[in-house]
Amino acid sequence: MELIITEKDNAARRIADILSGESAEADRQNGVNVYKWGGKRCIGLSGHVVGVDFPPEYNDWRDVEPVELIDASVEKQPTKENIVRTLRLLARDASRVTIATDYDREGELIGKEAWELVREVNEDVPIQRVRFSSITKNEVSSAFENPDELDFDLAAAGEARQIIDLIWGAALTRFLSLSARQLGNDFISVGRVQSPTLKLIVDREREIQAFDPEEYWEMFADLQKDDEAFESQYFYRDEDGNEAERVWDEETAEKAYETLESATQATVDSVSRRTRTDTPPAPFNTTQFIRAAGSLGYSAQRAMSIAEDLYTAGYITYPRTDNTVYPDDLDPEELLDTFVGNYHFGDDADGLLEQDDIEPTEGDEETTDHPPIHPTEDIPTKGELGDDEWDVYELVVRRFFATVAESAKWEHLKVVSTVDDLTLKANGKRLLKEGYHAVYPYFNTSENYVPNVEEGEDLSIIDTRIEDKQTQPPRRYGQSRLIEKMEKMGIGTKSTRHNTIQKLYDRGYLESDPPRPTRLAQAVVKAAEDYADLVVSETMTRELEEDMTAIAEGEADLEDVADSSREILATVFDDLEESREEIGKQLQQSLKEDKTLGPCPECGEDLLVRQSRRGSYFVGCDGYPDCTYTLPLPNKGKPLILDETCEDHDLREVKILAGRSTFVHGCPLCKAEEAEEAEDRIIGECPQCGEGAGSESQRDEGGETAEEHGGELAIKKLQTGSRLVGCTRYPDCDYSLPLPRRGEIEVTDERCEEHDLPELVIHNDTEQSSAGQSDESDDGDEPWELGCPICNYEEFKQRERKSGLEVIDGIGAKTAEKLAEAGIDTIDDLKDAEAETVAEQVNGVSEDRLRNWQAKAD
DNA sequence: GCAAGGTC
Repeated sequence: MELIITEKDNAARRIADILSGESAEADRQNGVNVYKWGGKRCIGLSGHVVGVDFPPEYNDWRDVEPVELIDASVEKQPTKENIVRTLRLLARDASRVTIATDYDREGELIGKEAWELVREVNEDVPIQRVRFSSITKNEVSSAFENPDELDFDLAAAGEARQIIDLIWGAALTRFLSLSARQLGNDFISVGRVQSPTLKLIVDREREIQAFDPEEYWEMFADLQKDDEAFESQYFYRDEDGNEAERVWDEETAEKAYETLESATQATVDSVSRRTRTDTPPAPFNTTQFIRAAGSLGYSAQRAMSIAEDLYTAGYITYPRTDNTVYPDDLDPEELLDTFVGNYHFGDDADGLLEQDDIEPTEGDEETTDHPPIHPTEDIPTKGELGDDEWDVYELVVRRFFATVAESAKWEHLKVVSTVDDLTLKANGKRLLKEGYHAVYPYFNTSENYVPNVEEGEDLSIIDTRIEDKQTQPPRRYGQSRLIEKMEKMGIGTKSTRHNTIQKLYDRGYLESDPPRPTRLAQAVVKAAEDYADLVVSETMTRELEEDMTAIAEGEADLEDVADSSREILATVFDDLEESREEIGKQLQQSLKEDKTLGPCPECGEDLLVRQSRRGSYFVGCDGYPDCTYTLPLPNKGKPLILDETCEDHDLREVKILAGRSTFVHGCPLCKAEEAEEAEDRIIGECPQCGEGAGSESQRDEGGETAEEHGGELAIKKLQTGSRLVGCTRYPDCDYSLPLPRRGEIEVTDERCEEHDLPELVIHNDTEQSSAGQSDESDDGDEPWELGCPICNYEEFKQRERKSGLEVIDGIGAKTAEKLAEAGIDTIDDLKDAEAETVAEQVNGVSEDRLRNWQAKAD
C-alpha cells in the first residue's frame, strides 16, 4: 500500500481526487479522514501534529528558576493523538510513503515530523517528497511524476526556530511573571514576535503622549471663471524651495490674509497638465487581503475566518499565502470564462474578456507556498453565503478581475495664480479612463474639478477663508496597518500575524480598536528594553532568519545555532537577575494602575478590579481588610477598565471582554444602584411551586409537599449583570426564564391567557449601542415586544431546535432549510448522511461541502 | 499554565 501524507485534510481530499480521477473514497479512522483508491491511501495532518516542550519536571513554575530553562532539554511530543495514531497504523503497512506537505519551510518541518513518525514504525519503507505550489491537476500530477527527497536541512532550520522561540519565550515569560507574582491566568508573556509588535504599538503611544501640538494657519480663496468656481489654496516656498501651505506665525498669516481678503481678482500664473497612469493592484496575498477587508470594516481576525470558510467551501483558494504572482497554471481567461453568465459578475467578466490581451499584474513577492488568493471555478450563489461571506467573496472576485483589467488614466491639472505677492494653487484631477476601477469599486475615485483657464487670465475672487489649525499627533496603528508593519519587519508569518495581535489583546496588553497599550504593556516593553533589548527588536528575527538560512544551506548546524542563542540568553539573565525586585515592583505598579477604577466612596482608597478565589471578578477596595467595600461585576468575561470616567462617582467605566459578546458594562457603582432599583418586580405566580401549581407539581418524582408552595415569579437582575424571571423561593425552587441582557424591561397591562403572566416589552437603551459589535440582530429602534416570558422561552427553544445545524460554520439558515427538506434536521442526521445521495437531492450542496460539514460535526 | 508555527 502506498501512503500519501498532506498538511491538512482539505489538501488530502483534493489530491486524492486528482490522483484517483475522482474515484477516491473517504473512510474515517479514529475520527480522521483517510482517502483510498486502488492500493493508495491519503491522509491529511492538521499542521504540526507534534510539538516541542520541556520535560515534565520543569512544569511547575515555582519549583524551577527561569534561568534553568536555558539549558533544559527540549523534547518532541505528539499533540494530535488520533492523527498520530492513524498515521502510525497506516505507515506500518506502507510499501512507499510520499510526503506532500506545503511547499514552504514550515511544510518541510511538518513533513519531517511525519517522516519521524513513519520511521518509528517502519524502518525500511522508502519515503519521498513531492512539492507543488498549487493543488491543480497539472502541478500535482507532475510533482508525483518527479518525486524528490525531504530536505532535512530546511526542516532543521525550522526546528532551530522552535527551540529558540520556546527557550526565550518561556524563560523570559516565567521570569517576568514570577518577579511580578503573576502566575495564574494573568502571567506576563514575552516572545520574539509578540514583543516587537507590542513595542511598535507602545512606541507610537509614546509619540502620541509626547506630542506637543503646534498652531498654524491655512488660507483659501474661491476663484471663478465664467460660472465655474473652484478652490485655491495659499502656498509659499520654504527654505528648501518646497511648496508649503502651513503658515506658522500668526502675524504673517494675518498680514497675508489681509491682502487676500481685500483683493477682488487673481491672475493665472501657470497652468500645467499631465496624465497619470493608475495601474491595477497586484494579486492578493494574505496581508493585502486583510488590508482590503479592513477597509470594508472587517477585523483581521474576522476577515481571515471568513476567508477560511470560503476556502473550505471551495470558493476561493488557500487564504494563507505570501505569493503575489499568479502561477503559470492559472489561465486567467479560463477563470474569467466561468464567470460569464453569472448574475452578479457576468457583465464584468464579459467586459474583461473583450480586452485585446489579458496580462495579470504581478506583485513583488513570488513564493512557492500557494497561489495568490483568487476565486475558484466553483461559484456560489448569493443565497448560499451569509452577508459578510458574500461581501468578502465579492472582494476576492473583484480583486482577481482588477488584476487582469486595464490601467486607469487620470488627468491632473494644476493652476497657480497670484494675488499681489501671494501665490495660490489648485490641483484638479479627472478620471479620463476608468480602467480597473470599473470592476473594483473599493478605491476612491473622486474627482476634483478645476476649469480650463489660460495663463494671464484674470479670475474673480468670490470668497476667502483663513483656518486656524493645530498639528495632530500621529495616528494609532489599525490592525491591518500593524499586520503590514509586521510583514515589512519580517516578523510573524502569513498564518500567525493576525493571531499575534489577538494574543496581545487576550494577554491584557491592548484594549479598544484601534489598539491602545495598557500600562502593563508599557511596563513590559520598558523592562524588556532595559534588560533584554533583543526580545523587543526586529534584530532577533533578522538574525534568526540568517541562522536559519545558514542551516538550510548546510552551512551551519542546528545545535550550534541553538547553543549560541542559549549563551546570549544567559548573559541577558545575568542582568535580569540583578534587577529582579525592581522589575517586579515596576510591573506590579502598572498592573495596579490597570486595575484602578477610582476612589472608594467609603474610605477614599483605590477601588480595584479583583478576582475571587473561585476566579470571578469583582470590585474591591485597596484598603481591605480595613475597608470591605465591594461592587459586583458580570462574571461572563474579563473586565477591562476604560479611560472614560463616570461623572457621578469618579470611577472609570468597565468593559467586559468575552470574545464576540464583548460589551461595555459602564460604571459598576451606577450598575449596582440600577440593579437595586430594578430588583424583584413581581409579575405572577411561579408555575412550578405557586399556589395554583399543586396539580402540576404532582408530576415531580420527588413528590413535593404542600408547604413548599407559594413561590412567585419576579424580574431579577443577577450580580453578573444578566437578568431573568425567577422564583422568589430560589434556591428552594429553581424555576427560571431568560431575559435579554440589555434594554429597559416594561411590564405591560396585557396578560397572556395561557400562563396568566403580563406581556413584556424591551426598550433599547440608546446610550451604548453595541460598541463595534454589529452582530446584534435586534438593535433596531423599535422596542421589542417580547410578550409573555413563558411563551417567549418556548418559542426560543422551538427555534433553537430547528436551527441545530446552523452551529456549523458554512451552514446558513437557507442551507439548513434545504437540508431539513432532505430529512437532515440534526447534527446526528448530518453525520449519518450519505454525502453522495444528499448532494444529488439538495440543490447547491456539493459532496465536498457536505463532507466538510461532516468533519466539522465531529 | 510559558513561544511561534501549523490547522479547525
